[in-house]
Amino acid sequence: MVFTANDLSKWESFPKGLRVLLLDSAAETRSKLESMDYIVTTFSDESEALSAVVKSPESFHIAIVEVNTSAEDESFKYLEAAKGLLPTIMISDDHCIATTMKCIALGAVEFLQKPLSPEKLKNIWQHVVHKAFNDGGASVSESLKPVKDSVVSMINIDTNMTIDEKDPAPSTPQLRQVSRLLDQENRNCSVENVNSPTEKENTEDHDIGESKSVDTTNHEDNVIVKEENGDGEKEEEQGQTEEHKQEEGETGDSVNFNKKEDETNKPINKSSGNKNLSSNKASRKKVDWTQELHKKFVQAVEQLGVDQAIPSRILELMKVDGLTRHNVASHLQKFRMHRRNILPKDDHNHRWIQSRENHRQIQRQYNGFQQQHRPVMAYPVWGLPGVHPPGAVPPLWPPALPSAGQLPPWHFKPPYPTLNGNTWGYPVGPPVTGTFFPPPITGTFSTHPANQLDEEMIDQVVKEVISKPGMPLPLGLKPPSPESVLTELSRQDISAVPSSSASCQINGSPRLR
DNA sequence: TAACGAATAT
DNA sequence: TATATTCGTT
Repeated sequence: MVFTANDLSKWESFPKGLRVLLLDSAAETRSKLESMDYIVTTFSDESEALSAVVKSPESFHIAIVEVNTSAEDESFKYLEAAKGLLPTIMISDDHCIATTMKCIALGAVEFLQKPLSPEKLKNIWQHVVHKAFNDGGASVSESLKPVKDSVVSMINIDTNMTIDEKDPAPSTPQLRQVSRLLDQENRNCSVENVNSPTEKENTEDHDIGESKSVDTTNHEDNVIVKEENGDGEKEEEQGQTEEHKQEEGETGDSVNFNKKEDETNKPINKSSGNKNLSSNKASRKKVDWTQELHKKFVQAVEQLGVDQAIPSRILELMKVDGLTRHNVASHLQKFRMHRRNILPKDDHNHRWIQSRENHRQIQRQYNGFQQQHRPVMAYPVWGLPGVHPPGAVPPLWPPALPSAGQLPPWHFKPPYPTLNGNTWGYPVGPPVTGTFFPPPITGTFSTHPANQLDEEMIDQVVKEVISKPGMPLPLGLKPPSPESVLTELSRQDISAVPSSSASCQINGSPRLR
């Protein structure tokens, strides 16, 4: 079909002049449509209308068909046959929802109840626009091209958007909004991708290899990188920094480490894509030291021995994909600091700890424990009494059981509500759940400031421990409940133990296995 | 030079 | 506060 230049240019008065195929006996409908400046062609017979549509679909933009109450099936036949050619609006006096549904199900773009009002009719053009933009991409029928062009020009004015054939624009304001947002997002993405390599170059020197290895795909234990505020990003030199730093926005992201095996629920990947992975960008990767991850960390430290535990070795043992030595070093630093808070470096405490360890080993032999696979762990228990230097402030971390939400991710959640346990101090044995937990560290321990014990007492404790290796450490702990003792004993395949020594074992070596 | 670890920055 | 980054030291 040949169109004049005028045809192909903007349809200034759109939707006036919309060509409507009307299949309705009532003259009233026609006049209403014409009053809205639509060009109406009326048919009284379905087959007639259908043949007209089939013959030259370009002659119409939209069809309005009344449901033939005396012969519904005829209407539906027409609808089915013509829906692909023209957007078809069904109209009826029938207010039955079933009729409406049937019409829509059969392909009607809308169902309007009679009587038709200008309100109802004024928006029918939307279906035409929808078809123009959503049907067949570039192969829009000739009659719809002017519609499309017209709408495109209007959208361009409003939104300054570029619309091309490959990316059909939505026809409603709402969709345009969505489209605009998507468009912006895409633009951001591409900017990011463009910048990424450059920024990488700039920052590469420090963590070569390591930072590049961050990979959040599902490896063994992998990392989900959340990106920190770009502000943290170090630019090349102090000179030209501040400019685009803000651009990063506040995507307070961090890194999560997931076990690949079973953790089906991975709520973390909020980035809805691999943006974080692929474009490591100039953002700093923040490791989320979840309980799980920290546990691995402690196990590695445990395995190496606290003195031999260095970042690189810990990293090796942890086998967590994406974790860097720097991450580990940082965490180790914190770990040590917390230990130090509990374990002042004066001789008394060293001796005390050492003696605890000795005691534990001796006790293990004594009890015939065969757990050589489990390395020795000399980490102190949080808040252990007597380990603070006189006058020292007891450790403030972790905070004295604040609301759970404030706890660190790995915060140990003991089965005993009063137990303020924490994995920082504990050796992290594999079976954390459903087995044995240290006796509730309540009462004297948690309510009395640790620094009540002075050095003299510590010395005394040390001597006592050394001299009586078989005896429990005077930790000031309450004895465990009989249940927990029995549970633990049975877990260790110890069937019968003198009742006195049972509590000694547990008391003397909480969490030490 | 790479790794460590304390200090410092974010 | 937690974690990252820097920087002097080994």
